[in-house]
Amino acid sequence: MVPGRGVDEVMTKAQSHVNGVLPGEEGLSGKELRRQERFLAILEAAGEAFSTKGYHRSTMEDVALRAGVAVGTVYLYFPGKEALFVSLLDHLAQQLLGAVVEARSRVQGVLAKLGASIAQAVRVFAANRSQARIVLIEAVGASPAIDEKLASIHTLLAELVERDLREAVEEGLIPGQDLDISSKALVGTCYEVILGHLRDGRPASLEGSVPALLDLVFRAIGAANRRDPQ
Amino acid sequence: MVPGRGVDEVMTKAQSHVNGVLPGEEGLSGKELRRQERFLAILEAAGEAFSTKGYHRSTMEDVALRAGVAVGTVYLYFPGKEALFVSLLDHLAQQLLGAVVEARSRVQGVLAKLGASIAQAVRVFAANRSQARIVLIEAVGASPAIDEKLASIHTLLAELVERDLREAVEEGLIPGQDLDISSKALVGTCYEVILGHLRDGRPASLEGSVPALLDLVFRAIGAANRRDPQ
Amino acid sequence: MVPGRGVDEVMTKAQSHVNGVLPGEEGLSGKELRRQERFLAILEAAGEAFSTKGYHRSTMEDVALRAGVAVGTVYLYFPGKEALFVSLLDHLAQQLLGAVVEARSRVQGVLAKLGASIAQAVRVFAANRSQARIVLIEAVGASPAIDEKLASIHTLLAELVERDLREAVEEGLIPGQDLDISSKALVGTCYEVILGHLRDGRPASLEGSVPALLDLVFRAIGAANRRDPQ
Amino acid sequence: MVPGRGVDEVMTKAQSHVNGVLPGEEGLSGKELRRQERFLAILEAAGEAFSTKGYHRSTMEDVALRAGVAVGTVYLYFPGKEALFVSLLDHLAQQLLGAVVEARSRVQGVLAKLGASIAQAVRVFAANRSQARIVLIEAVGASPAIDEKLASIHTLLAELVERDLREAVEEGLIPGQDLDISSKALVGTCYEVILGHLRDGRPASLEGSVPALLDLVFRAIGAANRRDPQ
DNA sequence: GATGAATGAGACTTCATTCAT
DNA sequence: GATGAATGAAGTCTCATTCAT
Repeated sequence: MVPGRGVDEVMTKAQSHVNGVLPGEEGLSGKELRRQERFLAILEAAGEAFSTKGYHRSTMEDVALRAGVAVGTVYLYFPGKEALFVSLLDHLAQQLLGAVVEARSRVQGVLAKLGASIAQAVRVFAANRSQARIVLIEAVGASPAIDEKLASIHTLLAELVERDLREAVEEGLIPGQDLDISSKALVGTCYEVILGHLRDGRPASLEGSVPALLDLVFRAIGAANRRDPQ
Repeated sequence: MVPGRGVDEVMTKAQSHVNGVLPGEEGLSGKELRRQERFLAILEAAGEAFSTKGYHRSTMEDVALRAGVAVGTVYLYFPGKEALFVSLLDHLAQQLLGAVVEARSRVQGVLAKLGASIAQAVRVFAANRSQARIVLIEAVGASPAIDEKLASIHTLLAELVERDLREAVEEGLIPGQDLDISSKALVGTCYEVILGHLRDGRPASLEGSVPALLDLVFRAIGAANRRDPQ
Repeated sequence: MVPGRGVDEVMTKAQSHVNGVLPGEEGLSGKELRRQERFLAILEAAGEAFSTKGYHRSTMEDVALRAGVAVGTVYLYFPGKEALFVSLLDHLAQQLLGAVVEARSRVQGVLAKLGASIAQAVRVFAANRSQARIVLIEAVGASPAIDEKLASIHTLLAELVERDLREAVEEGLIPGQDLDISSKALVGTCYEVILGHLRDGRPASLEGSVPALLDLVFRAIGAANRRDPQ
Repeated sequence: MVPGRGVDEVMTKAQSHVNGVLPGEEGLSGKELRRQERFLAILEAAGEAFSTKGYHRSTMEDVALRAGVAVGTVYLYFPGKEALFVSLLDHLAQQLLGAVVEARSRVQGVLAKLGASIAQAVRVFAANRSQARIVLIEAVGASPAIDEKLASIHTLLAELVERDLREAVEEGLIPGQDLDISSKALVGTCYEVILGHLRDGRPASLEGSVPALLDLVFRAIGAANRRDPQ
């Protein structure tokens, strides 16, 4: 049995399916390269704007100015404001998943991988408050389409956690439990901890909370001892 | 020592201080009664509108129509759209706190009270999806002022949980732990579970999840056995 | 020949015709007296409001509050905001004319009466900046009906001046001239001098300007010497 | 000594400083030219609307329709309705000053220049009743910001007159006098004469009044004989 | 007569999106 | 492809006026 395979396959798949906005980076002609750059510049500009002023209070001109392009140009890359935000969410979800996959690959054992995932997710958001704001605050309730995207990200994360948990149960590492509840609890816990961090504005404090967070999480799912989960 | 006293005092205070929008219900003259009724009608209309179409997609006309009054009338009761939403949040927070206080009064022991609080909170939202949508989705990121109000509600809830936890630790019912993290975890867990329920649309399923949710929560905080927590 | 008679007859007529808003003050029953008082209270409140915030920026509620009555009550005394302003202008014109008539009665000779009129008009406005603001600034361009009223006041004043001038010409006190121009010049001169005073905000300076103003005016109409105009 | 220099320097300065809305007309690229045209079209449309319906009764849509553009376009050129009016006043003041400067350049001697200024100012307004309405009626009391602009125009005109008068006094052409009063009297006289013209609606009559007006003005300031003022 | 809550038409302004250059 | 001027629909809020109490 290859511990952790299940999740990682899904994540890799998830990562590449997202929506084709990032068509890989090899073999680009000059033109495609320029397009790629602009695409990312606009996406980042949108990230800045949305995280600073919020989705509804940001205008397409805000985004264009930050990206150093004209308003019309934004529409050459994205069909509209809503789609731009959806793409931005995709982009951020990608980055998050990428970092998590990488973190998982460095440890062995389902529970270690789960812990690494959680720790990494928290760290990513701790390191980038704008991203956190966008995903946790600005995207929520912004529009039906955006909500849907956000829900799909939440669902994806919960499913990944659930998969790890299922594997852990199968391996006898944790007791049987309502996996749906447990996975949501883990996601929601991370959500709220990061949110608290965003609100207080205490700078690096989140990093320090990671051990306590992991302790709590492992206790919650019934893992004997997180310090030696393997 | 009177278990649970600390929290309940705070909650009652919180409840009554909120912001004076509901000046009590006894001894109202005809006019004051009419005003009270209209106030609530508009608040409920706002609840309907905001939960259905979202804050930014609802117009003051939507609210007025649902309340059966003219647009100008809404402005006789609330200074503006944002203030209307803030009042609505206050109102909903009040209701939630009231239900929780009541539920707590029916059981003995800190952990039982904590469990009753969580169960009740989840049930309130399960019974009223609109309220849940407003508080958990539509209010998030709606505007700086609304965000602030929402944050104050989150903080209040987390503090209440933290107070129970502290008491439980002091009484030796649960081991020492990072109470900040634990309280946030509990709030976030409820948040995500309710959110999942909102998204799926499975009607009464949330009720059924309460036992599993409580099991998980008590495990997370290290309570020996939730069925007999004292 | 009775110098000055012509004008004074007209003024007295003008005063009583204005528009019947002040139905005399003798023989009022208690009810009529109360009505009279409220009428004046509202008129004065309107004067305060309009001179402070301007016609368009004053609301009927502003007026009602200052008058110490309810909004609806204002409508019991005046058919609407515009009519209220028109009545206010009438009222102020009345006061001005009354003061002028009184000043004229104290001197002999057309030119002396003309000089006394001008001096008195300037003094009235100097003493009451609000009145000046209303007549010279806030009423201008406020609405077609108000404009018309204002024009009628201007015309009345110009006609009165013209009548004095005509008499002076007939009496050989001043040379023949375009009386229409001369009378307008006199009115406009007063207008601008008072306006300058309103703008600068120099308190009592206007009083001091009266002699220079009269000198200029008498020079303008060709009177030999204002100090001994007869 | 170069008679009239003082005033003309000031006027030219005043003219060019006004507020940069008309950035000169030479060397415009196609785009700048188009912008300039639109700017003027909107300004003229505003002039039409404001002079016809008054400031408060004109809507931005009125202005846009008359200019043949969309409402939003107006906001590309002016930050708001009030600023639009202020710009319009600037524009009209510019035109007036330009015409006056030109008229002054055609005669020699302070008093001749003063007379030419007055005559030209009256003629400009006589030829363009809309402009006159805007400056003399609609702008008055329209809003604090507009009032301020209007006051600055009044002050500018009075100062220019005062400068001429001072020069005339220095040259011994007129006797010493209260120059502040005299200059205001001249401005006010013109004001009222033009206003009377606006109200009667007698078409070309104003032109005919100019000689009588000048006679009066020169008499007022004590100039020996206006037909040969030098 | 007096009140003031209710009305609803209407204004200003914003901003996502389009399209001629 | 890129630009950014132009568009115009839509939203919030104000306030003169009415009318039930």
